[in-house]
Amino acid sequence: MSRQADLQKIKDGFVQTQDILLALGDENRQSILVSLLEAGCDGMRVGQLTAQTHLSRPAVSHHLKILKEAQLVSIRKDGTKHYYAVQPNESFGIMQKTAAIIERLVEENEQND
Amino acid sequence: MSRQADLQKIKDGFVQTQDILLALGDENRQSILVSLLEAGCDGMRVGQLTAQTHLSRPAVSHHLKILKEAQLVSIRKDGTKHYYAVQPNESFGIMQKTAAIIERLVEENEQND
DNA sequence: TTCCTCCGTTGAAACATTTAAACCTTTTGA
DNA sequence: TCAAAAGGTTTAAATGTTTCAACGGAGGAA
Repeated sequence: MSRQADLQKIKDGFVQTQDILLALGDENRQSILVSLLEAGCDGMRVGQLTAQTHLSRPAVSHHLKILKEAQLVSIRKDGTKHYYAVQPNESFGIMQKTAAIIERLVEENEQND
Repeated sequence: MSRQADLQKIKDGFVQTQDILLALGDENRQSILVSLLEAGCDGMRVGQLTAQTHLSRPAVSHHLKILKEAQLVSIRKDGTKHYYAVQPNESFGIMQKTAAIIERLVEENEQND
């Protein structure tokens, strides 16, 4: 792959992963995501997450909204109960590829010194 | 690898990559990084970056500081001239592995439904 | 219906980030 | 030595983010 094509892939990758980079750059949202991964496909409710983290209910709700907008979590509603779970998201794959290209490009830069 | 070990790896990965997730979650810093990758090992100066982005010089300087603190860029000084370049950073590798584990875990969750 | 539970939303306050103008430091070269 | 050039730093304003308290709405149970 040409250097120019690599750079374009990185640019595209950045655009496509910006939401999840932003969402995952926050410690509270990382904690919530780990809790949700532990819970598995059944998901967790806001009240449970409030108990596990040191956050208030509205704060948990706020962070879940951001994770939801980044399409990292999904909701399943059962009556008044809302179960949140981690959602498959192709951005994780793009993130891996983008990081790999950057890694390779930086190494190539170093060698061509 | 056990599920428990996977979760621990994700937690550790999050802690180790938080700085770069935060740094890369910003559009301006993404632009700067791409410009620096284009420039290669020679690096670029603040003035050149100011011309390429739509940012002011202090703003570029500010974002470079954040990228520097995340150990994504390095400086080489030649007189009063400061050349910034992208630096090899093992966090990219950790980011890839963490994303891969999350991907796999989410898929496993879906299947065990 | 009436009460209760579970959550989302709104509004305001606290806090953090981003930006630009003005200033300061260091180096270069006349 | 003096002026110019390069770029970092400080300050203050604007903006964005995060948080909590209070409210509201929807569903379930009696």
